[in-house]
Amino acid sequence: MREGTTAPHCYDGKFIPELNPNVKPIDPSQLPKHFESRQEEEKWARRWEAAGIHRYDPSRPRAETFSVDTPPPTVSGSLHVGHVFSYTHTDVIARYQRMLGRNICYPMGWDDNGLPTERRVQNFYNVRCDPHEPYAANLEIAPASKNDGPPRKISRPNFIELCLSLTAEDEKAFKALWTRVGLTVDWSEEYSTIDRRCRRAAHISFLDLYRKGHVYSNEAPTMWDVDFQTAVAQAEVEDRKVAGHYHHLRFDVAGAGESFVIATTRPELLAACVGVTAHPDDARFQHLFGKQAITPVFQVPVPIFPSRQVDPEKGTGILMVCTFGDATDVFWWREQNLPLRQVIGRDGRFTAIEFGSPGWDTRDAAAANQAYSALTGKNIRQAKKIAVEQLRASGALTKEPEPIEHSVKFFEKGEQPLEFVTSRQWFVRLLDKKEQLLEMGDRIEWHPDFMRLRYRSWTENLNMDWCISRQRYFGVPFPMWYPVKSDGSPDFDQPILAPEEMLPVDPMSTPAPGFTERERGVPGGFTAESDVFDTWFTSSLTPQIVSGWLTDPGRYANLFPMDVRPQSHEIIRTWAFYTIAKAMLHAGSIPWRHVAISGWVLDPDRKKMSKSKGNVVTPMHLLDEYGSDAVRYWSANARLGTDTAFDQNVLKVGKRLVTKLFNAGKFVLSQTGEPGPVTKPLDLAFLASLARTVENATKAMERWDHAGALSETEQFFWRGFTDNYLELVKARSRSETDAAGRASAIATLRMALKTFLQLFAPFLPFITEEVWSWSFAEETGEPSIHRSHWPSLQASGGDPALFETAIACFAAVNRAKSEASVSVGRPVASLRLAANSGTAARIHAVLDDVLGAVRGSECGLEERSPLEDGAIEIAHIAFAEPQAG
RNA sequence: GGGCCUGUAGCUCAGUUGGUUAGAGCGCUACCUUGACACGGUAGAGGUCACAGAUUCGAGUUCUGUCAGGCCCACCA
Repeated sequence: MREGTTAPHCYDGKFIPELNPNVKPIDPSQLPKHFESRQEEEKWARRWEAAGIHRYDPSRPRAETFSVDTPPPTVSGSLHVGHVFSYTHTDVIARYQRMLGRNICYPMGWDDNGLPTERRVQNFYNVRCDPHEPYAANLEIAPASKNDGPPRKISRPNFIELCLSLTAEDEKAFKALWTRVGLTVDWSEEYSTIDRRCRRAAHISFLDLYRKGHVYSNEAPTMWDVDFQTAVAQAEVEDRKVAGHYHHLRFDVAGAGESFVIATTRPELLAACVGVTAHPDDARFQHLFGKQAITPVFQVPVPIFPSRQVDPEKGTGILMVCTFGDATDVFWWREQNLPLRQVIGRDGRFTAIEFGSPGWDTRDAAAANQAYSALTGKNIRQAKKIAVEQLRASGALTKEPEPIEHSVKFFEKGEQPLEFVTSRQWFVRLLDKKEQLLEMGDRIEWHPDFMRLRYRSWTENLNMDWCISRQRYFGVPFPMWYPVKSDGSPDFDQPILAPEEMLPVDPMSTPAPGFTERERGVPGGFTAESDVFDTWFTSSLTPQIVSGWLTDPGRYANLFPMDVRPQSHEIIRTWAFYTIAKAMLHAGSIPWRHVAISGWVLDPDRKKMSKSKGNVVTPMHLLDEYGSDAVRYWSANARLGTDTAFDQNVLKVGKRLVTKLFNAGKFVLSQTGEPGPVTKPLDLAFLASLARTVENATKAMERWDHAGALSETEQFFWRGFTDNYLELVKARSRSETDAAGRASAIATLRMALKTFLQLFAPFLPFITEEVWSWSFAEETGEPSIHRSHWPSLQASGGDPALFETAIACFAAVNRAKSEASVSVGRPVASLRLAANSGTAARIHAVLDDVLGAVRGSECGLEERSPLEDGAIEIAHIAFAEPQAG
C-alpha cells in the first residue's frame, strides 16, 4: 500500500494540520473568470492519459488490487444518457478505490459481434449476407440511401469485413465519449469481443467445456426465429401479449360416429397435427382415450391420449398436438413418441410435403395434398387465412373465430413469434447444475441486495440447457470440423476439435488438422461447422478475457475472481447468469465478489429510454452544455438499483457545484499569509464537523452508497463551508492584527478545501483536479488528486456545537438584515444577543468571528434562561448608515 | 398466477437501528450589485408522508390488508 497523507493530529491542545508552511498563494487574476468545462476537460483527459493515471500495475499484489469487469457496450449506433449514467457509477467506485490506495484494473471492451451489429450493417449499407455468394476482393460499398432498392447480396467474408470496419468506426466515437465523461479506464486494456484475444478465449472455453463433458449437440426441436433464421436460447426469449383468435374445429372420432370440438389459435398447423389430448379426469372426453381422431380437411388419423398437462377450463378442454405449436407440443411429441410432421421451414414458410408418403398417413391423400398445395410456400399469416377458409368450406369450423389476447414467445430482438424447428444445435448442460448455480449466486454480494432474487428466480425457473449455436455470420465460429462420411454427410458424432495451438481458428477458411483444403466437403474429407457462438458465449468470459485466463497465470491470480461486475438489471438472466455459469464450469469459482446494479434512466413520463420508443436523450450536447462533472453529478445522485427520471435541473445543480468549487478554491488559495497551528475555537469546531462529514461519506462509500456519500459531502460543503465557515473567517483570514488567528484560519481553510476536493474527486474528477493543480499538487508532491489518498481526518478536539452556534448567530443577524431589507454588507452599529447561559458561553467563544462576518464592532450578550439550549434571539440590532461611494 | 421494487412539498429526491415541530435542491415569493462566486447571496411560503387497520407511551419508519405505478418470472392449446 502506498503511503497516504497522514492525518492531522493534536499536539498540546493545538491542532497541527499536515501542511507545508511555505505555500505560495495563487494570484486569482491569473485564473479565468469561470471554469471553462469543455476546454479543461480535454486538457485533463490528455494529461491523465499522458501521465498514465489510469494505468493498472501488474506487479502489485492481489490484496492491493481492485478489478472491474466492465460491461462492454454493444457497438451498434450510439450511446445514450443511460450509458453515461451507469458507467459513471462504476467510475465513481473505481476512483474511490484508487484513492484508498488500490491498484485499479478498469478495462473497456466493445461488444461488437452478434445480431445488433449484423442488423446495423444490413441497414447501414443495405446489404444481406448470402453464404453462397463468392468473395469479392476490395469490395466498395457506399452507405445506403433512401431509394436503394432491394438489399445487395454479398459473401460471408465480405459481410464480416463490413461488420469489422463499421464497428471500428463506432468504437472510436464511443471511446471519445468515455474519455470526455472522464472514465478512469485503462485504455491499454481495451478489447473487443470479436478480436483475436476474445475469439481465442471463447474457443478455449468451448474446448474446456467439451473436455469436461458440459457441452453436447443434438438434433431436436428448438426455438427458432424465422426472420433471423437462427436458433435462440431461453434467455433471449420474451413473452408478448398479442391478439389472436380461437378457432373451433370439429374432429371426427374414427369408427364411433361421433365428434368433438377443439379450440386452437393456430389452425394453420392442422396439417402438422399428430395427436389429440385432454385431461385424464375430464368426464367429457374419458371415453375417447385410446381411440383415433380424424383431422378435418387432411383426414389424418391421430391418437387421442390423456395428459395432466391439459387444463380442462381452457378452450374446449381438448386440444390438438402439432409439431410444433409450442413447448408443450414438444413435450407431448417426446412423451407419446408421436411422428414428426414439420410443415414450417427455417424461413417460416410452409415446406412442400406429400400426404400419403411414409409418415404422412391420411384417409384421402388426394384431398389432403390438394388442400396442402394451397399452403406450400406461404408464410404463417397467409397460411392461417387460407387454412381458415378451407376449414370453413369443409364445415369443420363450428363458429366464427373468436378474438382473444394471449401471450406468445418472441425472440427479444425479433418481430415474429418463435417457431419450434428441428435442427442440430450445441448446448451447454446447465439444467443438472441449478443447485450449484444458486449457491454461486448466494456467494456473491449484490448491490442492492434484492437483485439477487432476479438471479435466483431465473435460475430456479430454467427449463432448457443453454443453446450456444447460432446460424449467423458475424460471430465467433465454432473451432470445429466434422469428418465427411462416404455418403457425403457429416459425421456429427465424431467432431474434429481444433488443437489449442491453432486457436483462434476459422474452420470455414482453415482445413481441419491432418487435411488439406482440397478435402473440404468431399467424402472421406472434412466439413466445417458453419455456426457461430451465441454472443453471450463470448461475453460471459469477460472476467477470463481481462484476467489473462490460461495465458498469464500471474495476472489471473491477481485479478480473478474480479472485485465487481457493474451491470443493469435486465441482463441478470443473460450476462450475469452466463458469466456465473462459465466461472463455475471452468474454475469452480464465482467470477466476482460484488455485482453493482444500476437502474434505468427514465424519461420525464417515467418510461424507460429506448430507441424504439424514440425518447432517447443523447449525452454529447449535455456534456457540452453543462460539462462532464455536472453530468456525472446527476448520475452519481442516483443510488444503485434505483431508476431515475432524467431531470435537467439536477444538471444545473451540478454545474452550480462545479462553479462553487472553482470560486471557493480561488478564494481559499489566494489568501496571503502562512498557515499555522489551528488554535481558534471556531476553526477547531469546524474541523470537527468536517471530520464527521468525512467519516459519514466514507461509511456511505463502504456500503456502496455513492449517492449518500455525495450528498453528505455536498451538504456540508455548501452549508458548513461556503455559506458559513468561509464567511465567518473571511475577516480573520486577512487580519493585520491577529497573526495567530489569521494563520489558524488559513490553515483551516486550506485543509478544508483539500479535504472537500478529495471527497468530491471520484464524482467531479475535472474541477477537483483543476483546483488541486493550483497549489496542492506541489504542496503534497502528488501531481494528481486522483492518486492522492482519500481523506481520513482525526478529531481536532473541537466541539461541533460551537460551530452550530456561530452559524445560528450569523443566520440570526442575516435574518434581521433581510427583514429590514438591509444589504448583507451593511455594517451593524450595535447588537445585543440573548441566549441561555450555556449557549451564551459558546457565543462568547466565537463572537469575534461572528462580528467579523456581520460587520459589527461590538456585541452585548444577555442571558435568558427560558430559552432552549442553542436558541439565539436578537435583543437589539441597529445598522450603520450605508457608506457612500 | 408467483415474486420484487416504488408511492414523502408543484418537480427531482433524502429520511440509517421507531423518538421533539418531516428535510434538501429546483421552481415560486420578497429582499440584497456583497472584495471567491449575480453561473452569487439572505429570508419566506409550501406536506393529512397513497389509503385503511394493527402493534407501541410514541409510526414516514414495524406488521396486515387495499389502491396505484414499474419490473422480474410463470402461463402460451
